[in-house]
Amino acid sequence: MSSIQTQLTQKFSHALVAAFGDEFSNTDPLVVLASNPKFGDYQSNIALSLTKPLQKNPMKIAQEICDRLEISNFCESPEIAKPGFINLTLKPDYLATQLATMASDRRLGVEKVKQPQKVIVDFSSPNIAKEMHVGHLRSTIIGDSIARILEFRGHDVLRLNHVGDWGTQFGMLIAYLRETHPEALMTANALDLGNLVTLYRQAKKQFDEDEAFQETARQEVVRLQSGAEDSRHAWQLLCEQSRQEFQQIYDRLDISLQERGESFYNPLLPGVVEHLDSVGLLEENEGAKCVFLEGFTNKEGDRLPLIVQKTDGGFNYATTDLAALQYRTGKDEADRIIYVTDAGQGNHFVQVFQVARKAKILPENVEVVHVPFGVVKGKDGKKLQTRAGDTVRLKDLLDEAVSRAYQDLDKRLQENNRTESEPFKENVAEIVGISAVKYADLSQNRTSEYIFNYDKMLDLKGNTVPYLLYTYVRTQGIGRKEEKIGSSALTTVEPVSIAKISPKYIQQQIQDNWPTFKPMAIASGVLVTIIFVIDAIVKIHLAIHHIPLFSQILQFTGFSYTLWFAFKHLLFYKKRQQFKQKLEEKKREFLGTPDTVKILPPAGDRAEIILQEDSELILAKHLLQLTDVLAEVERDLYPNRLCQYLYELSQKFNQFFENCPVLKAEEPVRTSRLMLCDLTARTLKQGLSLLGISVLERM
RNA sequence: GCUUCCAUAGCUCAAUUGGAUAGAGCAACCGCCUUCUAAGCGGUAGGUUACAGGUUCGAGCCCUGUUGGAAGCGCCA
Repeated sequence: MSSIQTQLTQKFSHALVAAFGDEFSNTDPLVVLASNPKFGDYQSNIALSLTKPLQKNPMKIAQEICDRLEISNFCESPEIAKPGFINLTLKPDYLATQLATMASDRRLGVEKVKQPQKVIVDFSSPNIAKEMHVGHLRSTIIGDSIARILEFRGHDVLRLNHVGDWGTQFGMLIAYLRETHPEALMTANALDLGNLVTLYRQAKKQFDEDEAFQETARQEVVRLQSGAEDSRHAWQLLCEQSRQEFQQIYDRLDISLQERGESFYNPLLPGVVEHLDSVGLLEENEGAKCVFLEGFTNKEGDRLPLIVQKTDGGFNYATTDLAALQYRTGKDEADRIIYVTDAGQGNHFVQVFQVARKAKILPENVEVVHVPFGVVKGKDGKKLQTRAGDTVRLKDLLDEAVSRAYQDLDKRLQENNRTESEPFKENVAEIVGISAVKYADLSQNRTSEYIFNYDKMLDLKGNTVPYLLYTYVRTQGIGRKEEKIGSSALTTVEPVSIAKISPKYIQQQIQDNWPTFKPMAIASGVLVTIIFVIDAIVKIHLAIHHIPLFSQILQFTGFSYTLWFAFKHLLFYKKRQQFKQKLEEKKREFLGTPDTVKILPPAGDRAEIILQEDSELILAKHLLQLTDVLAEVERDLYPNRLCQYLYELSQKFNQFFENCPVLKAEEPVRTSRLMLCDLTARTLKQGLSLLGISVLERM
């Protein structure tokens, strides 16, 4: 199902070419949503921008385009406004058919991309031996959402956790533990992570103050990097312990990630430096090996270096990033690499990408993107921290959100004289709390700094998760009531009757479940082979034909067998039924049981969607924009656009809900409205799941 | 000193490759519950888009400068 905007753009392209020639075949017709509802639904601004190249009056250009525009199937006749805008209004009939198509598709009309890319999303990246804190919040949440959206669009996404598990701080920590807590280096989980963090601080303090200890720490790094057995073992213990701790947070946030820390690239570092040398980029400066950068200068105007190997032979994180790029473009065969880190690292990435391009580590056809985000600040506008001035632990932050959500819910239940079970309340609070933190983050333009405020994110009004969840609950409320009444047009509809499966449906299924169908493809191959074999046998048979009587005997045998088979298996009604049933079972086994989501039957059998009231039309038009919004987020990586879409969808649904009674309406409007509710619910659920947020049936 | 990012209503934020009258929510004020969860809906008010120029049919968005804020800048990551 191609989006309305795409279809209009194509029609405009054709009209442009028809009016002004082939050289305009690549000109974007600038079809966008209307800036104001009074102008219609969509508008094209192309006439204005062609004024100069065509040396014509924009009104005239617009007229010439409109004369050649073939959109009468889905639009009212276009209107040309003052300076040269072309305004379009969609026909309600067309909206209804589009909605029906969307409703019959379990992907809600969102097609998978035609050319899937291998995409790496590098996000979260906490440090071993430290706890996850607010600093990791945005990367983790934004990165996960971006990954989910790209996956949904059909890309092959590799989610990488570039954890800080290597470098001087480990020498320091291990050296310190050797002196103070040797048992922690021998046995697993001898210390909990909280203690580890304290010890890390103490180690750092000693490192800064005590020169002798600095030397010990450095030697420890050398031991570790050269692979000394005991150091390595200690390091592994520390990593494992942190890993368990991180996993608790990831589980709670429902985030999956593949760990590939800095240490992973360690063996590749010398090779990177050699490579830089071999392509002539490497220069030695004051004992350090550097690559000089373009566009970066110091006070005196000299070019700045990117240091890839320190005087003491150690490597920098820039080197690790270069090695990672090399591995990701080489071994992982990535087409697009996305780094979700704070905006402060912008310069670093520009530098690394520049060097990587020059050194051909990064081929032309691979896109690298830094997805920056602003810092999390407290209400006071300063960096978020505890009263004591420490960084806020992620765990505490989530606990606080959930606990506030719980209190809020409890208070509301009392006010409304509702009684709910404890597990119900806990579940609602957990989902609302965690989702609120996620949504508050995702709904802001990530480039700006972000003021963290529990009250705002848990507010029931405005662009917040409780508002969206409540809207979903409303859709489900209608559904529940409907089931009680028991005459639902929706619930009585067979969830995709197997008998009615269309070729298109099957094609879609195959696309969606390729791994499942792979054996099928292999089977087809085998079948083709068998046919060839049979062909050969037939040829042999023909040859046999020349032998007297032999062929007659064969024919007779075959004919008798066919008769017997038909008699036994096909002629009797009962047998036929059983056969059909078995076939049905096989089909079901093969295609899987239909989704639990109420899926409407394919075109032809479905109830009609009727759009009469303003709020129905507004809701319908908004529902149909899902594809465009997702395509936009896929391209620009701004999840707040999706949030905005879902928020507006909720607003429009709530307006519809106020203005249009659903269950009390007469048929066929009643069914039509039920279908709008169902579609809204599914769109909200899908949209939220792409933000890493799950819905609630009741709250 | 240099580089990058940011500056929109009292507050928190939107504004789709430059498009028509810059939109929401909060806070304030005024309405709407015998009716599918009022955790909702409607309305009023609130703006020289930090400032000054420029580019063009057209600028919150692009360019230059100024002011204010944040981050980074040779051997930490």
